[in-house]
Amino acid sequence: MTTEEQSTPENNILNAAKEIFQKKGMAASRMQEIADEAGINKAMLHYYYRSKELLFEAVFKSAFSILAPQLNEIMNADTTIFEKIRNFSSNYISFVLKHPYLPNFIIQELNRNPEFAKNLIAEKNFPNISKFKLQVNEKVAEAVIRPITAEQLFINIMSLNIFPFIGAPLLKGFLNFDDEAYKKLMEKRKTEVSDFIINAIKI
Amino acid sequence: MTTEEQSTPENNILNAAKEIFQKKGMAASRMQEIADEAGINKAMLHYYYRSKELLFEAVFKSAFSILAPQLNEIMNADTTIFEKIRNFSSNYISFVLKHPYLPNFIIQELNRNPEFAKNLIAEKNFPNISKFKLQVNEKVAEAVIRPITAEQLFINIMSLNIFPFIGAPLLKGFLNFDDEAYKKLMEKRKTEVSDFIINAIKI
DNA sequence: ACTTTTGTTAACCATTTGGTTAAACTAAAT
DNA sequence: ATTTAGTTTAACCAAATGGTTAACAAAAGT
Repeated sequence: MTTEEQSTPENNILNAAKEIFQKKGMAASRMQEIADEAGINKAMLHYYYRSKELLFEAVFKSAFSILAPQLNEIMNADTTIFEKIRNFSSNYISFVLKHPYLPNFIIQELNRNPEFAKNLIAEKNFPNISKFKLQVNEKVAEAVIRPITAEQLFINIMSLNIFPFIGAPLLKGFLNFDDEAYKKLMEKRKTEVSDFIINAIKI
Repeated sequence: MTTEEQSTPENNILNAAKEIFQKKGMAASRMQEIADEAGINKAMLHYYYRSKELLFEAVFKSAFSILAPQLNEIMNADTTIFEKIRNFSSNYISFVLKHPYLPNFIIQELNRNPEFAKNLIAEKNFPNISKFKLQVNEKVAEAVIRPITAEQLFINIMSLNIFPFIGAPLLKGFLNFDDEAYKKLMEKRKTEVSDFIINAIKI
């Protein structure tokens, strides 16, 4: 039983707002455009979500709540670091190929409004990397992997997985790749990224 | 003799516009705010740069033209791949610590308007990685480094260097780091990133 | 049946925003 | 001294935009 999405007006609006906000960002999005996308009157937006700000917050939280549990689950699973790296890379890339605007949206809006981050941390289900930290330290101590702090390794994993999507237009330019070629490259990364990371740390 | 920046009205405006545009992005920036920042009347903006769009383009090109030659120079220098990786990582991180809003700005606006990328590629001084490609293929053939395409390696280098800045608010949240602690982490990365990459590819 | 609550719409409103204009000011050229 | 070209300003304008309102329709209580 997957979490079915009901077709309530709230959901229709939220989906339309996601579409627009994630593509254009808060500032460039127009309430009218969201209303059109949802196939309703502009006043309805204000009826269900009082203001642009509130509608935006709903979209942002919804977006984040898709991403966060996934991260959390992988990082706290009962698996080795190597498996975590493999699972994360493979899952994340698949996930983003389905939600292409999401990472950029989150990063962009978090940069625009850093206090957002603080609110999110307080939330339940906020990704927690303490288990991962313990594992890394342990394996470093056992000399299974090269000395590295868990934080640096975590940043590296995130960078290698997320940036290729966020920086796609830039990278496509540098590499002189069209959409098709770039997508193929991303597919390959599902395994290549984890190989790269594991090679970097394994002794 | 460093390229001195003269205090012409055009330059004052451009600097003010950089400040605002890079911090807030095109859509969220207001002409009035830029005028205030430049200490002039709003009409002056339109006198020197006819429209918001044109002023924005000037800012964007200016921003890109700071970043591009640096990339280009490193990638086409007469150095080994390992030196290129070391130079790029060290230089880039130093550079961004000085221009903190720049990478996010470029990425954000390139995502908003992918045609921009096409315009840029046509420009002289657009980073060219053909030399780097040859080097990578050669070293793979010589079995000095593990098999990897130059494109994937390039993406990895870019990701590991750029993402930690763009994703800073997110990563700070995950790691529960304050600005101070995060900056220290970035400093360490100047060398750690290249070690990581080189470990990943060196046989 | 009727009253109340909830949902929906079109018209409207105030403010913001990018952009214009015409007049005033400045300083060099004639 | 007067013209002329460039520079600067205040006032103005039209369009866009987030948000409201009042009237209406449909359910839901009673």
